[in-house]
Amino acid sequence: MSPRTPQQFEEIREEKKNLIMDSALEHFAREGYHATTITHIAQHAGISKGLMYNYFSGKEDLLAAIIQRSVSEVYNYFDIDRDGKLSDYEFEFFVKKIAQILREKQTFWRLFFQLLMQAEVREQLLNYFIGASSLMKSVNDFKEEFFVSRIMKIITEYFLRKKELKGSGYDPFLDLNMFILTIKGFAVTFIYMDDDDEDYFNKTVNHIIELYK
Amino acid sequence: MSPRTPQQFEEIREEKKNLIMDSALEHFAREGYHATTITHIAQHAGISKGLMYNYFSGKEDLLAAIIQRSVSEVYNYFDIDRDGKLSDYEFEFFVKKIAQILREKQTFWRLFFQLLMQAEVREQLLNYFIGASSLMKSVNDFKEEFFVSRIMKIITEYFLRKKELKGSGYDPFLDLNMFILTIKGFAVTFIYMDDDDEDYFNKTVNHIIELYK
Amino acid sequence: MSPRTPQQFEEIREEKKNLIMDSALEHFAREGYHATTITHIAQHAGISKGLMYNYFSGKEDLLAAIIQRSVSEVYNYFDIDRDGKLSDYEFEFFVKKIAQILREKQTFWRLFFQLLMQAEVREQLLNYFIGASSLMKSVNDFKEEFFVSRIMKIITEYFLRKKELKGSGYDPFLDLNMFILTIKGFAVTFIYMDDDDEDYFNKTVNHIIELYK
Amino acid sequence: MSPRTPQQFEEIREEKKNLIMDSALEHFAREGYHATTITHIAQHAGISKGLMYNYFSGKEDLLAAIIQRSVSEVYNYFDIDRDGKLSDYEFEFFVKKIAQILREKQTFWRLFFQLLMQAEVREQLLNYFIGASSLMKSVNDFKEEFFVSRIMKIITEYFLRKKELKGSGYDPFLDLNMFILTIKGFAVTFIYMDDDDEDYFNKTVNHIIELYK
DNA sequence: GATGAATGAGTATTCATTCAT
DNA sequence: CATGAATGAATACTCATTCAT
Repeated sequence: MSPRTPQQFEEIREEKKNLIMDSALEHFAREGYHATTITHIAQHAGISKGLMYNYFSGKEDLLAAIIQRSVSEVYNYFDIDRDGKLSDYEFEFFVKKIAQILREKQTFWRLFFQLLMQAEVREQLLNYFIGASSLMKSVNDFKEEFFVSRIMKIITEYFLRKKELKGSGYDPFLDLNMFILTIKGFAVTFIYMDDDDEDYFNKTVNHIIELYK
Repeated sequence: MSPRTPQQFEEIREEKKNLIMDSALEHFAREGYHATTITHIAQHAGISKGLMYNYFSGKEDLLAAIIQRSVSEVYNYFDIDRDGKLSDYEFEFFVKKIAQILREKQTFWRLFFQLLMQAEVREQLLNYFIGASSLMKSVNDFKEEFFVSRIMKIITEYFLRKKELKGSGYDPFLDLNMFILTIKGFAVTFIYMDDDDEDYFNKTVNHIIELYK
Repeated sequence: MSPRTPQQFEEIREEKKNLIMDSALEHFAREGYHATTITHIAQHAGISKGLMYNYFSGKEDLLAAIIQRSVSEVYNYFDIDRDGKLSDYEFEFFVKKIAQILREKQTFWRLFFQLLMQAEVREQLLNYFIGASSLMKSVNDFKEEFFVSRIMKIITEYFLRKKELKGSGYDPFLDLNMFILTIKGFAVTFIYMDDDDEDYFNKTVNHIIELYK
Repeated sequence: MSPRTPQQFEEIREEKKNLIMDSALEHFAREGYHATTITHIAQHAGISKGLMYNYFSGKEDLLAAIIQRSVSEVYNYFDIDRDGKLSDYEFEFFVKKIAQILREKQTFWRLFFQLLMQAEVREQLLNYFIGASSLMKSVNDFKEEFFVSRIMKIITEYFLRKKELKGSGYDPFLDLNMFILTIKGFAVTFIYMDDDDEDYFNKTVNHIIELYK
C-alpha cells in the first residue's frame, strides 16, 4: 500500500530497459535495424509499444543505448592498463580475450558488423552521438578508440619488438596488418556460425596465436 | 527513322535494366536494402517509378536481378574447368582472381555481405528463388555452390595434396580453414576501404599467396 | 504533530487544486489546450500525474475547473446589484473594473479568448457543463449571462438613457455596439501585450470613458 | 493513351494543393491547429492521407502553405502604392478594403487570429519560415510588415496630418491607437459572427469611417 | 495521499505498388 | 514506352488515463 521507493522505481526501470534492449538487439542483429519494427521488439519483450517510449526516445535512441551498453562491457573486458607492453604470454591472453568476447556477445557483434557496413546508419549514429554527448561513445569513436589508439598502440609495439628478434627481412607493419586481417576473418567466420563448435573454435584461436606470437 | 528491329528493342531494354540495377545497387550497398526507397532508385537512374515496374516486378525482384547478374559474372570469372587440379601457379592465379573480382565489383560485394548478415533477407531471397525458379540462383545457393561444391572441391584437393609434401605434422583441414578465414578477412578489409591503395592491396595479396601456396 | 482536522485537510486540498490549476492555466494559455500535456502540467506543478487525477477527473475537467474558478471571480468583481442603473460615475467605475480585471487575470483571458475562437472546444465544454450541472457555468453560458443578460441589461439601459440627452439624431444601439466593439478591441490589444505599459493602458481606458460616457 | 504533359501534371498538382489547403483551413479555423487531424483533412478533401504527403511535407508545412497563400492574396489587395498619402476619400476606401478582406477571407482570419494568440504555434511557424526562406513570409513578418511598416506609415501620416486641422488639443497618436484598437474590435466581432448581417456590418464600417476620418 | 510504470487507442508519416493518361 | 498522381497498409510515435504499490 505504501508507495514504491525511488530505489524500487530505479530497479524496475533498469530491469525493463535491459529487457527491451535484449529484445531489440536480437531483432536488430537478425533482421537488420531498418527491417525491425518497434511492434516486434515490444511484443517479443512482452510489453506495450508505449512503454518502450517511456524508456527510449525512439528507435534510434534504442540502438544507441544498446551500443553504449556493449561498449562499456567491452571496455571492462580489456582493462589491461599495465605497462602498455605485451609479452608473448600476454599476447596469447589478448587474442583469447578477443575470441572470448566475440563468442560471448555474438549477437551484439552481428549487429555491430552490420552497422559498420552501412554508411547510412553509421552517419545517423555519428550525428546522434555527437549531438548528445562529448564522450567517446559512438560506433565510430569506439572503432577509433578501440582499434586505433589504445589497443592498437599496444599491438603495434608488440609487432615492432618482434622485428628485433626476427631481423631485417621481417616487415612488422605487413605482419601487423595480416594479423588484424586474420582477426577480422576470424570474427566474420565465428560471429555468423550458428552452431557453436567449441573444439574448432579453440583450435583456430590457438593456431592464430601460433602464427603471430 | 527506320523502325527499330525487335533485337534493337531488346538491347534498349537490357540497357535500361542495367541502368536501374546500377542505381539500385549503389543505394542498396550504401543505405541497405530496407532503407532504400524505390523513389530514390528511380530518381538516381533518371526514370519514373512507373517505368521501374515495367522492368522489374518489385523491389525484391530488383534485388534478385542484381544478385543474379553478379552471380553470372562471377561464374564467368572462375570458369576454370580444366582438370580440376590446382598447380602452385594456378593457386596464385586463383587468389589473384578473387582479389581482382572483390576490387572490381566492390559495390556489389558490400551489398552481398550485408545480405549474408541478415537472416531475414536471406530467407526472403531463398523463398523468392525457390518459388520462382528451379535453378540454383539464390544467395544461399550461390554461397553453397561457390564455396562448397565447385571451387571448394578444387581448393580442398589443393590443400590435401600439400599434405603429401609437408608430412604428417601438417593438418590440411586446419590450413584450409585458415586460408578461407584469411580470404574473408581480406574481403572485409578491402571491400570497406574507401581509398584504393593499390600497393597495399597487392602486397597483401602476394603475402597471402606466400602463406598458403 | 497533532492529527489534522478535516478542515485542515480541506484547505490543503484546495491549495493543491489551485496549484495545479495555476500550472495548467499557464500552459493552456501559452501552448493551447490541445498542445498541453498532462505530464507538463504535473511537472510544472511539482506533483505526479497520478495525483492530478486525484483532484480532477481528467484534462477536460481541469479546464472546466479553471474556467469556473475565474467565472466566480468575475462575478464577485461585478457584484453591482443596486438599482440596476448606471450613473455617469458608475459607468466610469464599470469600464475601469473591466480594464482592471483584464489586466489582473491576463493569463486567464488569453485562454478564454482562445477557447471562444475554437468552435470545437466550445462545444465540448458546453456538453461537459450541461451533462455535469444544471447551473449556468459554461463558457457559453458565462458569455450569455455576462454580456447578454445581467450586465448587458444595465449597459443597454445606460445607452438608452443617453438618447434622452442627445436627442433624435442619436442611435443608442449603434453606440452600444460600438462601445462593445471598442471594449473587445481594448481586450485583444492589452491581453496580448507582453510589456505592461501602465500609462498607455490608463490613457486608453480614460479615452474610452470619455468617448462613451 | 498518350502520357500527360508536364503542364497537365502541374495543373493537377495546383488544383489538388488548393483543394487540400481549403479543407485544412476550414478545419484549422474551426477546431484549431492541434486538434485537427490529417485524417479529417484528407477525408474532407476526399483524398487519401498519403496524397497529402505527396504535396506537403507535413502538418506544419501545410499550415505554412495556407498562410503564404493568404499573405499573397492580402498583398494583392492592398496594392496602393500611390503617393503614400491618404486623402479622406482614400481613408474611407482603405477602411472599406479592410472590412471587405475580413469578410471575404473570414475563415482564414479565424485561423490567423488563433495563431497569433498561441505563443507556441507562433514560434514554430517562425522557425519554419526562418529556416525555409529569407523572404518576408512568416506570420510575424507579415504582421510586422503589414501592420507596422507599409500600411502603418501611411496611416500614421494620415493621423499626423489631421493634427494640422484639429489643433493643439488633438493627440494624433492616441487617436491612431484608438483607430487600430477599434479595427481590432471590429475584426474580432465580425470574424466570429456566424450569420452575415450585411446591414449591420456596413453600418458599423461607416460609423468607424465617420469617427476617424 | 502519492508515485510513476504501464497501457492502448489514436495520430502523423512513409513507401511499395497501381493505374489512368 | 513513360509518367507521376493516387492509394493504403504498415510503422513510428504520443499521450490521456489506469493501477499496483
